[in-house]
Amino acid sequence: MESQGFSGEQIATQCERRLSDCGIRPTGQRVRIATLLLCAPQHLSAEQILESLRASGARVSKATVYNTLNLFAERGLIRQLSVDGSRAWFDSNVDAHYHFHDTTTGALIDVPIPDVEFSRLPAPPAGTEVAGIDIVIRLRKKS
Amino acid sequence: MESQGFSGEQIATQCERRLSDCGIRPTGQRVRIATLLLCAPQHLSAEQILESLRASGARVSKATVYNTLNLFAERGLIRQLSVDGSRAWFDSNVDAHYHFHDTTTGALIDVPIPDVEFSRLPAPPAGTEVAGIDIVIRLRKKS
DNA sequence: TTCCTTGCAAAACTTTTGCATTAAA
DNA sequence: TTTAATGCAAAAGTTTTGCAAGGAA
Repeated sequence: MESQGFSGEQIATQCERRLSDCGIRPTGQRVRIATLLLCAPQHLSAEQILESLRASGARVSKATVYNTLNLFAERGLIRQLSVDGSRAWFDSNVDAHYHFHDTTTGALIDVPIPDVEFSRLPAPPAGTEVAGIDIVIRLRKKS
Repeated sequence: MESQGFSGEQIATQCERRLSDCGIRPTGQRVRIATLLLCAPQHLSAEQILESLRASGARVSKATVYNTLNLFAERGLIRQLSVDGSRAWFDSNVDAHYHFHDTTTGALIDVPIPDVEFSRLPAPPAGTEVAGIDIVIRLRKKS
């Protein structure tokens, strides 16, 4: 769960700073959730986060996980994805990018922006402008 | 709810034939749901379909609506969309196409295939192939 | 103290399932 | 008659909410 030689404690401190920068009070639970989610680009469900935190001994409620994820998403710290109807996925990579969705395994894989190029896009309807483009490339096992 | 001068009854008959062609027994409820959904390209939720049928006097259960929509989707008669996390939308247009999603009104608008052109796409990961591409262009009110 | 956050339980919502009843072939 | 579809209620899964208790400033 660590990266580039930083200790878990140092990552937690970095996360605290990121929360503060977003105007979010860095409470214990929020820092735990942020540390889990922001340590690397990844896609997690609320349930996975809850389980992971409890497995590591933390006392967290479902309500707090959802409240926190919604707060983070609102402040642009994470992104909520709708790739299958079953549940929400929270993406710690908020840079613009697209996704592969492996329909066999359920896995989500980031597709960097430069890997997709449009030579034509429709004009938005009158009175509207484009707020963003979501692309999901569905994958199946090669036959 | 009618189009091109066809009566409701004629449309229902056409729908019956389409169901039979897909190997689906054209029961009363199924024909009603198909008639509602297939009379024009549109995006409806299960709840909207249930309400609409009941408003027109039909006796239908929630279970049947869901079972029927899942059956139709499985047989390729309609397509299930995941555009917001809140619920599933059922699209009666099964030809390949993309979507505008108006985040202000919640409306879904079809984007025909020729309106989008790629000059670059990522190669699918080894062992997989592309099963389909979903694009949602999010719209907001022009500022 | 005052305000915000948390946990718990319950509620709200969407979707699925079990089972007795009904309709279709 | 035989099989499959329907309705109802209940269950299951995800997400939200109300409220009392706890923590931060």
